[in-house]
Amino acid sequence: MTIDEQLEHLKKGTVDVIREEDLRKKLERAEKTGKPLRVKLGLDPTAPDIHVGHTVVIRKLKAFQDLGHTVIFLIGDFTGMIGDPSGKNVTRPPLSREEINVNAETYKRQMFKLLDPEKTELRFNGEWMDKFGAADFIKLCAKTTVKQILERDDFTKRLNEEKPISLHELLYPLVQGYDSVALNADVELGGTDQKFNLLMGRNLQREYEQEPQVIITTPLLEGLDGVQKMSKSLGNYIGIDEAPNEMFGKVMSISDELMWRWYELLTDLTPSEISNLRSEISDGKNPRDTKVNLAKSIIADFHSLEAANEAEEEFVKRFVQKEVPDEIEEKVVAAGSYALAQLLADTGLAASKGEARRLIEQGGVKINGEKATATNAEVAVRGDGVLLQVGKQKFLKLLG
RNA sequence: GCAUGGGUGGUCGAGCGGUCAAAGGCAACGGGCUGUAAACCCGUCGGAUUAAUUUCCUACGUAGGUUCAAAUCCUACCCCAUGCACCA
Repeated sequence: MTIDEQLEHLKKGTVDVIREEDLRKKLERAEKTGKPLRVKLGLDPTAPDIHVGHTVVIRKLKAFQDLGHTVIFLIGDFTGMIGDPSGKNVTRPPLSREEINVNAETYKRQMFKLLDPEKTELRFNGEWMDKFGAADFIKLCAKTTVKQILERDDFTKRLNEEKPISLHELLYPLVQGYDSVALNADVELGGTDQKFNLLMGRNLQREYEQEPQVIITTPLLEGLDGVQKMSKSLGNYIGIDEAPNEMFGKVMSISDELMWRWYELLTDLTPSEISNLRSEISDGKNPRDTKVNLAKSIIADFHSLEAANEAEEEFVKRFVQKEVPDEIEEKVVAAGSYALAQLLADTGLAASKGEARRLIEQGGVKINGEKATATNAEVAVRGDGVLLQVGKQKFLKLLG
């Protein structure tokens, strides 16, 4: 690839590249000297489960890796004690060393579904921050001003709204920025919400007489609801450890509009390939099939192509042809007659008897495929078993 | 420490002596429509109990108290936020 092509490729799907000229220079130099760029991505160890939204930026990291650059995956074990003050949260319980280690392992495993472990440098900022003395810290603080830190949008906002800001929160950008100094980073990636922190790294590098890093931000992926960013706390996410069938179902449930966004950010299709897909649909193709391909592509990334195909088959059987799933959880109980509501509550299909009754009243319960009609129905469990179904997706087989 | 405001169900947020299991939003769940789309529509949404919205229990920071009756009033305590503590 020529430098121009590389730039184009790296820019795809990003929001900011600051500055593009610097990136070009760095790429040119790397090519000339054969010395790869050091590309950093930092992650907070407080939320160890990576979801599909995080992979947008990880894919970008991979793009650098594929071009032969050194990818540095930084786990902010030290910064984790602060917790990025991303908005509302006030206190975060500090993580213990063990928890951080466990989370780091989880991260590693998940990240390496996408990245090549051989070519990835895994670092912790505790490596240098733990040795940082109070004097060093004060020197670091001296590199910026209160005004500069308060420029950060969410600080300004909270200040205006008279919401509390703890002093240590103000230090977060500083420490993150210093990581770039410690690692001598050429490029740092992050979501758009990280822009301020990334820029701080640039400034600090200058202060410590390093060549400032280029920063690249990627959009925050909208979650399943299509409105809010994907996040664990909102529950609108797909975890990359999830089973293929679940991933498939979740992808299929997103809106058609959102599908395009996901195509853009979660696949390697070029913009023109995507617009071809769009025109196929205007010509009458069922968008569902296009969505199926998206689902398969995502599953193939995190599992395998076979898994993707199996998930599709299962999906077709279960929802298009409305068959009962192949594998159903089974439970053995004593043969006999049971009150349906009690049974649902006991087996966990309903949270309580009250809920079980409601479900029955609303027509959400089936016994051997027959809709249950009476809240006080009795179910006979014998050797050959009874199939209980609640809603569209919950099945349980009871064996006598 | 002082002053002021505040702590309500999964969450946000109303209520400020009875009609409060507590408005409304969101989330969740069931049904309908469909492409398991999304959007939309209908319904449910503390637990147990009943033929029944029948009755009972638990819940509005914690502990007591006043009252026939308290999320609502009083007292103490805990927690949170904001402001003040400057001219010495």
